[in-house]
Amino acid sequence: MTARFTPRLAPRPMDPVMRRLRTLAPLSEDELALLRTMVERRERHAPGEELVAEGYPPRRPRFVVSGWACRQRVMPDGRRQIFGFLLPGDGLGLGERPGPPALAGIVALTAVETVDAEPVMEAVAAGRAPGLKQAIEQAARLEHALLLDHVVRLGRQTAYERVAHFLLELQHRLEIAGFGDAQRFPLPLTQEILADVLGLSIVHVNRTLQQLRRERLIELRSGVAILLQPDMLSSISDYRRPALALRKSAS
Amino acid sequence: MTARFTPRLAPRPMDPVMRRLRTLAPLSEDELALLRTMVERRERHAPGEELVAEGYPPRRPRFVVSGWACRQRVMPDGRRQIFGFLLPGDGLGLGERPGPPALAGIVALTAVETVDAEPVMEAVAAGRAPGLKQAIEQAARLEHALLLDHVVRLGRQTAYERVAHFLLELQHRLEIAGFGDAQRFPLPLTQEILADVLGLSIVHVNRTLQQLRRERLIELRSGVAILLQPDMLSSISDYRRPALALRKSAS
DNA sequence: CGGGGGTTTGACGAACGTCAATCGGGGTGG
DNA sequence: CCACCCCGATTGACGTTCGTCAAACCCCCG
Repeated sequence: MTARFTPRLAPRPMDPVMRRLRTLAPLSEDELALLRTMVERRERHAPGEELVAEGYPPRRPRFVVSGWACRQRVMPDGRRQIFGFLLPGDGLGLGERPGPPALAGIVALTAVETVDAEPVMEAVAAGRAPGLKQAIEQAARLEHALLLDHVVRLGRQTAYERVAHFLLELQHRLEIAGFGDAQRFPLPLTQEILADVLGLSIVHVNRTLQQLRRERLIELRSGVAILLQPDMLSSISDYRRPALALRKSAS
Repeated sequence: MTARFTPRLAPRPMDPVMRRLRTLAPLSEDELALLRTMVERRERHAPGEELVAEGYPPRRPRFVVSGWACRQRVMPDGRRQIFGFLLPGDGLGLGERPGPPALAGIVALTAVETVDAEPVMEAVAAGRAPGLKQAIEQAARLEHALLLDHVVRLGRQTAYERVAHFLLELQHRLEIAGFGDAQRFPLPLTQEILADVLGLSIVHVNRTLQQLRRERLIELRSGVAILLQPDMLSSISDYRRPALALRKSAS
């Protein structure tokens, strides 16, 4: 919305994708060039729009280039559980090729832009993009690691620990995608959404956030989170970066 | 321990594996024969033994042929979260081939017997076992579905609902593997283990089980669970069989 | 006859949810 | 430019679920 006369100053749309994939595996110049071309087939999604409906075969594979989405399931009585977030740079539907019915819905939480990832998947399938192949495998592995962390949070951590742990996870992922720094990052979520990720009520999320603020561990202002004492938060919540979990897999 | 003079009456060790894989994909006679040969390289694990240590590259791929194990993580202060169970017929380490560090430990809960699954993985890799390839893909998919169910249980269900939901899941999985029937199945778990799966305290698991018994929904006696009113349990816990989640994937 | 692991029970407290009211800020139509 | 409005954040009061501590119990085995 500010880039009308400054296209060069606007962050290039594929940057988050490239940044993220490069942390997962080394990419060749050709592979980076391929990623840059994908900026073409872009698609816009309004907040609340369902990118993938639970129980239906997913759309073609895509990358999120801006905005936030989530994987979720809604119970018949309206209770909702969010499994995790899709941030800029993340892929969706990259796993299974033709696509069996989705196990969870994917919903845009903010305005979201995605690009078609089909060219990448073709190049990978044709053996023309070994770096991308490895990066996508690593991404799948990382997603699984995040899901396991989530289970521990929900099953064995208090509200206080859950919030701290979750904020650290977001900070880490967003920094990789090129948003924010070691302490500060965008957080465009309502407390209702936080509640549905963390398995808490809205009111209790609110109170827990207040406690963290009162103790000068975090600050929250208009969509921006600041971790005032990241290491304190880590020790409170037993947070560890998933980086160590990565390793070369099959060549 | 009873089969000393009646080897033919003892259940054949590979039965659970074959039963389960056949519900995931049609298998050829050759594939079934291959599975039967694996009965050779069997391995025994005592209760408490760590089949895979968290953070270390996993052993070679295996199938569980008898006994129960679990995937788990232990926090530094001793809190434990169990991610799910490995029942007879289930595989472990079938996904990634050389094997990056395991994201969770795998521990035997009872005496466990496993067989080496390497021959199967070789046949699959060589393109000689399309049915097994598909079955193993489906197994991975099913494991993911179970993990998502688990997240919903922990994040959005009450203790009462969690226990009901979990018992139904076990009944279903065990019946597929050839144990128990539509109402009755072996349950060789202490309440401490149940607590660590369900994200509850031992005491509260106990009270919840009592409530279910008092209401004549279940019975528990010496390692056997009986679901007296399975459909009541389903409606209480919003349980749905994951069967529908399955579909043909890439050919 | 003891022991030991697992189960059950009671009493109590802390964590978390629910209900309902209020507050606050940004957007929008006049 | 301003008043209004609406969604989300905040707060208080209260109830429930669930955890903790500690003791008793039970059963199988040695």
